[in-house]
Amino acid sequence: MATRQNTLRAKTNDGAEAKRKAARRPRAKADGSPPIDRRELILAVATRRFAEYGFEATTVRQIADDVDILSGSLYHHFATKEEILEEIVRDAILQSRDDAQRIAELPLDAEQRFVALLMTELHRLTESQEVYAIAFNERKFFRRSEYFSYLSKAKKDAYEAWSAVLSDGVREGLFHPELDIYLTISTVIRMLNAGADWYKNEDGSQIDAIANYSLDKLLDFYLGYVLRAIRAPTRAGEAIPHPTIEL
Amino acid sequence: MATRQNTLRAKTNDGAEAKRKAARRPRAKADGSPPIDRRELILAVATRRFAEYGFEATTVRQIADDVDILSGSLYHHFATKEEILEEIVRDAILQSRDDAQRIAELPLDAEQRFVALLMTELHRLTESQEVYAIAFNERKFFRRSEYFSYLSKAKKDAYEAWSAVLSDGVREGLFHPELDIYLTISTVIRMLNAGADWYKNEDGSQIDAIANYSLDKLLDFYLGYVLRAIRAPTRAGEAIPHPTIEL
DNA sequence: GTCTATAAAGAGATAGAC
DNA sequence: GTCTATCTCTTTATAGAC
Repeated sequence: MATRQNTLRAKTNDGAEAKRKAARRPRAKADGSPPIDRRELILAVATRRFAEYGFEATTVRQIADDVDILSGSLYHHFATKEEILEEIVRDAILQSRDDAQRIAELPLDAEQRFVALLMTELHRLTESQEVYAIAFNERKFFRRSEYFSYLSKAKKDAYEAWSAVLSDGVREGLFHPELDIYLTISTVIRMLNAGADWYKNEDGSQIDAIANYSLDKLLDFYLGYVLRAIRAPTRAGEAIPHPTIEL
Repeated sequence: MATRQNTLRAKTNDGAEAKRKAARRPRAKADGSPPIDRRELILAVATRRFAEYGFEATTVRQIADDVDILSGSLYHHFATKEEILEEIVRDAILQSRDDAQRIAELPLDAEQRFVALLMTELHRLTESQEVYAIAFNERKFFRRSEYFSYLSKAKKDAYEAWSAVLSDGVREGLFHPELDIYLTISTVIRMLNAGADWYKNEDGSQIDAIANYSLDKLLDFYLGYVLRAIRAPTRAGEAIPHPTIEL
């Protein structure tokens, strides 16, 4: 495995984007058959496996079994197991970064932008929870691999956007003057990931008290939780907004 | 792999506790040589590996290399790779449960007990961060394995203790009357795990803003964060306690 | 696009000499 | 308690027939 990882590390990722575009576009089908091609199916089952068992613990055979082909046939669609992983998480991570950067630039006050960041992130997280869980759980793997470094970079850029919004809020007097921005963001991001994980996988744990939660209720919970924690003391009494998730 | 897992699943864990006691007690050494025996060394390097790369991604050969013996020799000390994992996380998980149950019974008001729970957990987490990170990251693995079910059970018991304290707080009027206990606990537990991970592994991420945080500051941060979120609205103005971690 | 067949390496684990 | 040697199975990945 070490050998193969080194090979990957040496690989460059330049020009990969163009190649991907061509490879991923589902061929226009003239007939009325479902648009899900083989490649998409493989990605779907791999996503489930990676989310549940982790990338390294999942074997290509398991993936192949799930789509009822032999493991060797997978390599007609993907060059390596790593490429499957990349295909799964790439768009989600880049999109999440784009969201954050776009929202950070909106002509709104810092708290409104922060609420928008939180809403959007939670929306994406629950919409594609498995994908984001993989992106989160394999973060150390990405960090070790040069091939995946652009994903770590994208995550960093998203962090910078969140950071700018929080800084603005402190400057504007909306947030606590001694707010620890770094701790706040890392805490919130991980809280949302964990929350979405729990939301989508309900009874994964042995804990019994499983009530019925709507996504809006989850949003309310986190919003109240976070805003009460970061607002300036003078604003302690202000109401917590209750937006509904609807992008 | 599936084969081996099935074998494990079939195994029972009864009477293992007594066996462990004998096996783990470091032999009394008459000479003045360091008390760290081979077995402890193996556990130490395995802990580092499991925390960094995950249990399944770590090979017994890597562990053996780290202690400069051959992989086969590991099996003089441990019957299986799983046994190494168990040895690493068992005491921490059981101790954490014992802590929680003991604190939940203390003759203090609910907020004081909650603060104690939080302090103690954070203390343990930072003291043995790698161990707790493994326990947390491999939770799905534990849940799938009958052999490890007693660990999932212990975690559930700890949850019940936290839950009792929060319920008391709601009943006593100290905490928000509509506090969602389940969400709060799972959020706080994961937040602490993530925080301790970050605290011990500082620049694991690409994010640059690494200041110097003391453990007490970290505790302050989380305590303020959580208490502001869960306290009854009428208590919004009350000061956040600033205990120092010193068990 | 999938199959058969297989290579090449690595995995966890064991037996017995020392 | 470690080594030598090895077993057995699994892993990722490839080559070429269909």
